[in-house]
Amino acid sequence: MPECRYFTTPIYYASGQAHAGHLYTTTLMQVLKEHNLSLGRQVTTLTGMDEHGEKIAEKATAKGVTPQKFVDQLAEKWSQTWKELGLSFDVFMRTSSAEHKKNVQEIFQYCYDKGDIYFGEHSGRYCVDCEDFLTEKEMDSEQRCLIHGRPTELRTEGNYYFRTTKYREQIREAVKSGRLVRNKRYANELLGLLDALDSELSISRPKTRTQWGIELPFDSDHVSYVWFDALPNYVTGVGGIEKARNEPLWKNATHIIGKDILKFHGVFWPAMLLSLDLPLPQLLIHGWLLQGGEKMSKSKGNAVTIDLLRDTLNKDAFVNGVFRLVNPGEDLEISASLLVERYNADLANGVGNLLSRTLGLAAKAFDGEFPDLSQVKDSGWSEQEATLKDQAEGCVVAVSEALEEAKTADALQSIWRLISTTDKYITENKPWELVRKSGTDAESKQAARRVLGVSCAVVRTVGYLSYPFFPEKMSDLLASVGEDLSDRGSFYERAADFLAATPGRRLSKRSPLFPRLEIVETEDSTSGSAVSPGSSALPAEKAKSNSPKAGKTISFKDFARVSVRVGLVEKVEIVEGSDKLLRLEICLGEDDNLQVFSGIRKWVKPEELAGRKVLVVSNLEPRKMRFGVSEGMVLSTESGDGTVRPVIVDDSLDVGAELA
RNA sequence: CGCGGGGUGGAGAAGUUGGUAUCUCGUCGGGCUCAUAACCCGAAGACCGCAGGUUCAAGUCCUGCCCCCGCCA
Repeated sequence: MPECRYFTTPIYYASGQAHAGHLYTTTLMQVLKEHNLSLGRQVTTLTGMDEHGEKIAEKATAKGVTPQKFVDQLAEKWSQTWKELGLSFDVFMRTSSAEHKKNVQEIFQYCYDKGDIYFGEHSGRYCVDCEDFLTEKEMDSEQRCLIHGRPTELRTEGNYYFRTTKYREQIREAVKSGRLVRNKRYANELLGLLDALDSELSISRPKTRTQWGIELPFDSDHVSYVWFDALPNYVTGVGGIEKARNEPLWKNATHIIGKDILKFHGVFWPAMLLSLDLPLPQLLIHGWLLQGGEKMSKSKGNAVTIDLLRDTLNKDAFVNGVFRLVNPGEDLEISASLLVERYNADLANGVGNLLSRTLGLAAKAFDGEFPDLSQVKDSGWSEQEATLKDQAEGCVVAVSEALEEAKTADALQSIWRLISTTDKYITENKPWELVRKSGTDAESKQAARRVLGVSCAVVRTVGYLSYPFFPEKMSDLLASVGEDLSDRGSFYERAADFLAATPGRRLSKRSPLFPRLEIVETEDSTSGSAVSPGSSALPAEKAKSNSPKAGKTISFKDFARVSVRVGLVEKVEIVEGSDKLLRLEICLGEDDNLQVFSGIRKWVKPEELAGRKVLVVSNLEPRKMRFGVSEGMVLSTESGDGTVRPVIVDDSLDVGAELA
């Protein structure tokens, strides 16, 4: 029975679009999966969707569909995205699935029976977006949520709580022993979080607040809180708690998470597992992708969506860049130019070019046959060749060891270093001269065979070693040097067998494996943000390059995506410290207010707007500005002389009415 | 305030138990011509955030200060 491994990503919250951070986590899982497959292990991977909670229900209502329908659509969209990116999983977990509901209910009951769940009352200021009560620190002077800018409401409710602190010491021990977290930096951080733990986790919501959750088995008036519902998905993935107890897969579980959710995976989840008498998994914690020093996230409006990444860059450039520049755990500041630069250096000029030059020469000299090294094995290796062979063999060990620890950067760097050495070897040994002379000179032919044979052998090794990162391209590469890829479990073994090339194997000449990329200048007219010289930032979502030019038509579909609604301007303020901006509060209906910053102060007096009805683009991506978040855009006209006037509509129109 | 991370040539990063500051990209000069304007060689460029201290010797240890990022969705 081969060894097995179980890798998971967090299940992603079903409220938005996938962005580069999600892609990073998910791709990391994929790389580790391929690495383990290369070792001959069995691997199960899980990702999925976190679909419950008040916020989801609210969004569904806003769209006029049932929550279930809403999340069904999102799940479909996300799976589609992963599919297009060539990522596949053994389990695509959805928290609204029947098997998961059953599992969560069993977990609730188990912990309840054990006495780890109790009932308590709480009252305070509540933010719907956070789905939580806020402390003073988390609100501004007007009791609005600092994160979402949304007014909070006073609530009192009875909830069930989970006794996290009961397991604090046990978790601390697991951290100290290195079992839970390998990375020392995060182990320390986790110890700090454990120390700071001062309250129990609320794990239920009364149905009066929301129905969209899993009903508690011991109280039908309450549903689960999202985290208590989400975390157990990892256990659902192996078939439930009883199955997990005996399932070797669970004992070999690794949760890949971003450092932002360390508290939930490092404190609450281990506590739940201890309550369930299940072994603790290992956490693999990665850092953030940053852009301009900020975490990429939807809420900050600087997310790089996967669509964009796919359009403007290229998956290989992303994978090579993010995994070779830093090992997971560190943060990485990325930009399009950085990723393109790395792609060109490592993939195009590195592997790709090495493959081309090697195949080109070998095809010419040996009629497309893999240069047979067995004929030259004994005929005297130069010291340089011996060194190169050692380096290649050492590289196999280095890569497999590095990936065992998820040190992607170490792995890739050692592969690319091997390529560099090989380029040097080729340059110094001038096989093109040997090939030219080999028609008349047997000795030259033999030398050419040796040089090209060794080069081909390196290419082959590199193909196997970098396969976990670039499976499609490396399948291609290995096929061009005549490898048969059927035995997936032996990739490292084969890579280690440097001279494995058998005589008569065919080489096939091919077009460039990794064509060079040119840096696409992003003409970002809408964004005033300064881009540091020489590094064009990754285009943010709003900078979608193919913005309709004058005279160019847009499809109806494009038009339909824009939601223009009638809004009542409830409040107009001059923004202190800015000479262009007005801050508007616009009502689009009951409980539906937008904060909009508009640069029209020069042409419009606040009193001209207050109380009037205007047209507002209501589904514009929120934009973080110096003075706050702007959530929409007031439609205005601009005349020839540059004067801007907002479009004020007839007072008889209903507030919130959609333009149709 | 507190906690955590960080400040190293133009950019991004390595620097283990203190002993000539390393790598990649970029720039400049040269070589080669098999290859994807590629590849190879060489050069320029760093007061290692600031100020003290320990030491024969500190980017690396100690103290103080400054600045940046994050604190959990």
